[in-house]
Amino acid sequence: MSLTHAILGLLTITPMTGYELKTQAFDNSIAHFWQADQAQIYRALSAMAEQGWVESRLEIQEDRPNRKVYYITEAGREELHRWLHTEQPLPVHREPFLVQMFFASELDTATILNHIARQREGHAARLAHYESIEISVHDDPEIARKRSFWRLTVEIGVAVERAYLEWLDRCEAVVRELDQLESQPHDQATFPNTSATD
Amino acid sequence: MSLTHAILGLLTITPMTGYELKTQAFDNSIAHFWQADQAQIYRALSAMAEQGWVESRLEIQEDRPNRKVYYITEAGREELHRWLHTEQPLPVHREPFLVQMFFASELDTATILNHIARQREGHAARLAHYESIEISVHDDPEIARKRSFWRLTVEIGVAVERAYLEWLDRCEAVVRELDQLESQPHDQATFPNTSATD
DNA sequence: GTATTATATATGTAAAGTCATATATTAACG
DNA sequence: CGTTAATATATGACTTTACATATATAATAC
Repeated sequence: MSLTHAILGLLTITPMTGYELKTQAFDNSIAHFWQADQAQIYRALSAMAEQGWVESRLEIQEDRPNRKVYYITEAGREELHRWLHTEQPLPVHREPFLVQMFFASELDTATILNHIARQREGHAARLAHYESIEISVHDDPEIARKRSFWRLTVEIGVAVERAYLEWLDRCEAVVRELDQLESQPHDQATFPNTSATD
Repeated sequence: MSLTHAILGLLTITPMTGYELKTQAFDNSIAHFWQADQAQIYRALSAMAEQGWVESRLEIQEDRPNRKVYYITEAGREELHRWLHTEQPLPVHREPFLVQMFFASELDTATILNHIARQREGHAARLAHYESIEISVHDDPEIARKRSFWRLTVEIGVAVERAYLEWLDRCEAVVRELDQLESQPHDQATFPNTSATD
């Protein structure tokens, strides 16, 4: 399971609590390629501790709730490396909005344009977020190497979001064009069409 | 649930069996934005029949196993339209390979390059598949309208795959560059760097 | 002749992900 | 002064997805 291995990887950077994994790592650093909810993270940590891949130390705090800081173990590092060497399948893609677009002929123009506008907002926000991530260069070649890979993962996020924004613009244009065609008399479409196959 | 609504939509095109939904619709027409396995489709159809959104008629065949053809009902159409009007969240993205890239500093160059090459093959195959989908124009304006939307869903698939291929090329270049830097003496990286923030 | 592929439906089970809620304390907001 | 947000962990219940397997027949491949 990649969630487990994402956590193992994150704990190689620094020991963390479940809360920090959620708020700092999953919701920020790696949100563009792996999302996990809080319940999942805590349960994964428990399972990983049972496996011996992580260990936790309870840090007592007076003013705030106690922290359970998780550390990766040697067995955890081994498992991470084993997994990093395995070949991973392409991501499965399930996008409800594309289901809607596929059947959008059932909808009126205004509704479709509204859906497109909402998606546009979401993708624009994602793009802005990815573009705001600045991964500075570093003198230490090991740290620099690490950051090169981090930067690459952000770059694909940016590229995909840009592709979506361009495509959504095109969607809008196509929908407006279809709308105009409909308001014209239908018999305008009867000129011969040689490229039609059926 | 979008799977249910994808099926409802597909059944508006033509009545189908679970087998046809799987082999023709999910594995071909809409594979680039919604994947479902056979077990899921059959169980969804059962649930939808109980809901009254679809009805089935058993077609007896002598030479082949009997077919259970599903038809969308009026209630199913209503549910489809209700759902088509709802706003859908952006797709969640979980990509195991990007987890590997994020932690790829733990891997040797050869392994990373191999992973990149495998992903490249997969994305190239997807792109080739999407580009092979030809949605011809049509005289009937209603059919033409439908196909415009189908075409749009293919276009985003093509755009995303192209973005991935470009990015994978860039990944390869970056990895090779890092590899060359490592084989050089480390003290070459000690010249002052004013853009580093930490 | 035997094995595999295609057609066709179905269930058992497990893994993964989502949603709601519980607990407990402090800080900030209006 | 009361409510909300932030910090911090945890569980119950459910939905969704994945994987394996069972059944049955015909056609095709080797």
